[in-house]
Amino acid sequence: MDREMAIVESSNHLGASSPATDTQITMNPPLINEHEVKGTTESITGSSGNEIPMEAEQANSPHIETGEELSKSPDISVEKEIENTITDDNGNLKLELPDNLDNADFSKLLEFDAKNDEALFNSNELLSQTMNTVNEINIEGISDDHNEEVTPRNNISIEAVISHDDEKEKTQDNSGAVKVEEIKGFEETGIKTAQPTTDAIYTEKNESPAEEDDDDDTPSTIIIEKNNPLHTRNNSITPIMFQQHELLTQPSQHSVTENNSTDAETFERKPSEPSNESLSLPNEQPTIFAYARLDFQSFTFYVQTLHAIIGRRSENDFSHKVDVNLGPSKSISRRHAQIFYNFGTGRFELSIIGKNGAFVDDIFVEKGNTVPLRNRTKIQIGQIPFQFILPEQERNEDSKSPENPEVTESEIKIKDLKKNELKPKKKVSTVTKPKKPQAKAPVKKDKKPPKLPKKVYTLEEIPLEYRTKPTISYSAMLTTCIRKYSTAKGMSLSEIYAGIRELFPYYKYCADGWQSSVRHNLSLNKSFRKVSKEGKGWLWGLDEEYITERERQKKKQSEMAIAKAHAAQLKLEQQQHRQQQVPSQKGKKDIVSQKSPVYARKQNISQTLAANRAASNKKNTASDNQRTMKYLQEQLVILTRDRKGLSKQVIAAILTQALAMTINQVTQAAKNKGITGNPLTALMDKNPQHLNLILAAAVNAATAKVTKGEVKQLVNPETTAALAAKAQNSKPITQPIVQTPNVPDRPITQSSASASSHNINYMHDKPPGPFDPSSLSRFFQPRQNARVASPAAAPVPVTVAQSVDIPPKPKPTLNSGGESESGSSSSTASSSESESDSDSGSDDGSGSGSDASGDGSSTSSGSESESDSGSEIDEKEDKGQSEDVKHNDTEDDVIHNNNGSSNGHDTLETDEEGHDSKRQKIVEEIDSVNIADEEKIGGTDNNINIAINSSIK
DNA sequence: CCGAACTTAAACATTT
DNA sequence: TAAATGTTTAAGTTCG
Repeated sequence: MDREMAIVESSNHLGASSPATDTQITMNPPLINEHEVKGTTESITGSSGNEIPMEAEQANSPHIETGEELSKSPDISVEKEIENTITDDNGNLKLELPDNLDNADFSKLLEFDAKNDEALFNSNELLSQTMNTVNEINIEGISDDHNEEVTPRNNISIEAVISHDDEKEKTQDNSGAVKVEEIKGFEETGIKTAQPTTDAIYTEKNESPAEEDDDDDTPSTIIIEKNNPLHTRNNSITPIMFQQHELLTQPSQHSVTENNSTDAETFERKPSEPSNESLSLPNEQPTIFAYARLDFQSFTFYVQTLHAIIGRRSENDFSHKVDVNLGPSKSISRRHAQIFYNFGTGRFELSIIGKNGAFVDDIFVEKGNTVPLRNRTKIQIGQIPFQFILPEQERNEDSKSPENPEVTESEIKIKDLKKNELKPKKKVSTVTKPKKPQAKAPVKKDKKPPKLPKKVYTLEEIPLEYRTKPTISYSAMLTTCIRKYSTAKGMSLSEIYAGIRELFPYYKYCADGWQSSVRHNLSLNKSFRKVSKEGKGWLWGLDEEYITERERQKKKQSEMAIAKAHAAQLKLEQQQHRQQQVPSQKGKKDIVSQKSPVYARKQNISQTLAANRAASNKKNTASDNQRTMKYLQEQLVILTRDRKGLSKQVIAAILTQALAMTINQVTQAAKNKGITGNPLTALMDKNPQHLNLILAAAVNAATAKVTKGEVKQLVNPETTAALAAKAQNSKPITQPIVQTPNVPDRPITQSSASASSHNINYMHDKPPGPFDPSSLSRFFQPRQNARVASPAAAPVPVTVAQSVDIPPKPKPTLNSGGESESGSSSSTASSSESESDSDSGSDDGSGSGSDASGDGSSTSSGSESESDSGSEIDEKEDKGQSEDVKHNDTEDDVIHNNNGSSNGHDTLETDEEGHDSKRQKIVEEIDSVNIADEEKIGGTDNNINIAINSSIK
């Protein structure tokens, strides 16, 4: 346990990553990718010497290390790494590599990890033994403080910085300053690793530690991965993996692969190591993820972190962390040199901290100097020579894909087999940590390493932020993933997995099983389609049309929901206002106030309305409705002449809501009273003043609602009264207004219609201008005919009766509505039914989930078809809106312009049609609102109703 | 309480 | 043959 823990911790603060890293040693050139950075962070593989110090000064050493290391250029990077990966406080470790390596290709590595955890650990142990110092520090810091996984990234970063302070004196100063300057000079030689300029990169990283996964880079990386599994990571600093064999090839005997190993022990051991090897690791040659490798005569140290300290371990002094223990020679300073990755220069560099300096490529480098490390750079500290080996370069030469460990291996490989075996075993003993890591043994050797069972992360190993499952649905997740990472050809399943892991690191750490859900969604959800076939499987893409449609539906639903909510509030407000404004009705109010009966009525009301609508439709009462609507619009416009600084949009929204409220209330009241016919028309004809009062109240209520209370009263009751008087006289006038049929009112319509965000956006698009009432008239005409305005007399009574009788259930109502509609359907679906239908349709569609039932299909076609013309229209409108809205929508991903392909539905209507459709939509929305209101209308309405009734009567 | 949406499993088929 | 990939079905969960 200890070992494991230690190792893990030491390597990874976060823990999660560590295991992987442990197992696999890949040497990466420091790529800058965020991913890598994240994952990789610096775990210094070797560091693990761990066990020893676990407790102690973790903070110091680790911090220092990281800080120092990175500090120069990398500070940020360090932070990032820390953040991203699982850094620990120490900041050292994070062997997160595996995380990054999501791809199948990487899977090997991962597998290896799992399998070889032991091996790795063993190696670590070896190292630790040899290199106690380093690990100790790390471990200490980790073990003690961290205990667990996550120290907040910030902390880590901070720590790192602090650490610098602590120990840094030496390291930092020298390395830091020197590096930058010197490095530049050396850059050429430096490891180019093809990484992008570090600065930008790491800054980014730093900025978004948490975001690591999300980083934009990832996508590219992922994509790259497709082509080159490893490649993806290349950008980043992810450690490259290579098999230990490779290492073996090199000089000496078995290098101790270990990352962890430290100390003289390592040296000492070497000889022994072989024996260890004999013990053998788990079979294969474990691949080891590492950024670089230090080949000593008797052992090999894998640089698995971005910063490693080379020196003489002081057993007494744990304050000094030593990743690579060069033995007891006094000629070697406890902190003699440090190898770190300079993000600025994109290469590893060596800073000489020890007073005695060192030889680099046979050139003496004094204390305080930093030199770039190239592949094969020879270094001699004291009497100990070793060589710095970059996996990457090796690979790069080949241009190997990341996966091809072989390539890299070719160069590197060689030795290890033995080593691997050796190390792992040892580690095994040490490490027990992973719960399930059992897998071992896979043979990775040459070909395909058998998959290793996925590593099981302990809670501690998982960064806090990645411990909880994202709330996003699979469909949304897949959509996002594909949008972000997919190429024109689509994404393979494995790529999708990788993309998801990148986007949602939770899936890096969680148990398998989600992949099944992913596949399930890809297959069943119509949002996804097979683009082309590649290899074993398909490349998946998005069905933007379907998605767009779905989005619309969702939006619509949400809007409707919002509208309903608003309507409900407005009603309440209205009632209040009315009570206040209409003192005369007080007595009635009291009566009205009885709210008890509300609900029963609601449904009835809705039904009634539906019936009315249907009836109206049937009877061609449109004229009355239109007339009434015109009147209402006109009055509303008049009432709101004084806009009080409110924008068109706001006014439009207010008018829309006010109209809806008025209609609803009046209708409901009429129903309640058993008034047959078209209550609005009747009221308009018989008692316009009263109607105006209602309108005024509705406007104020709507105003308060729309402005969120900023403006509580847009209309002066007195004025209203006056208007009412006029209204009576002017009734005829209304028509004229109405006449202006369509004008490009979209904005208004939209605004009026939904008054929701979409509309708003849309509104913005429009040029500011005087509010055009005509727009309202337009809307109202069509829609109301269908809905609200049930022509006065005729059907009403029946409807009312129905409404009353009909059992209350919203959905049933739908049915009822459908029934009623059956009759009315002819006119426009806009009726309540249409709403209901649309809703249902939307639901289906929204059911993005179409997953299971294949709703998707139904949704797209079905919903539309079912939804009646109205729904179709809505959709169309939605598209239009979607375009408009797009920008605004936070969900860029989700929203798509349907530019390219339009659904049949969409296609049906042309632009103009689209406008019409929009109008209709709006109308529908309004209707929906009305309906909603209707449904919701409760006792409050009664008051109004009473008033209305009285007035009417 | 119901149903839709979504998740999770599992069985099975297909492909490489 | 083993894995990966796809498809389908079913059961469970959540939410409105």
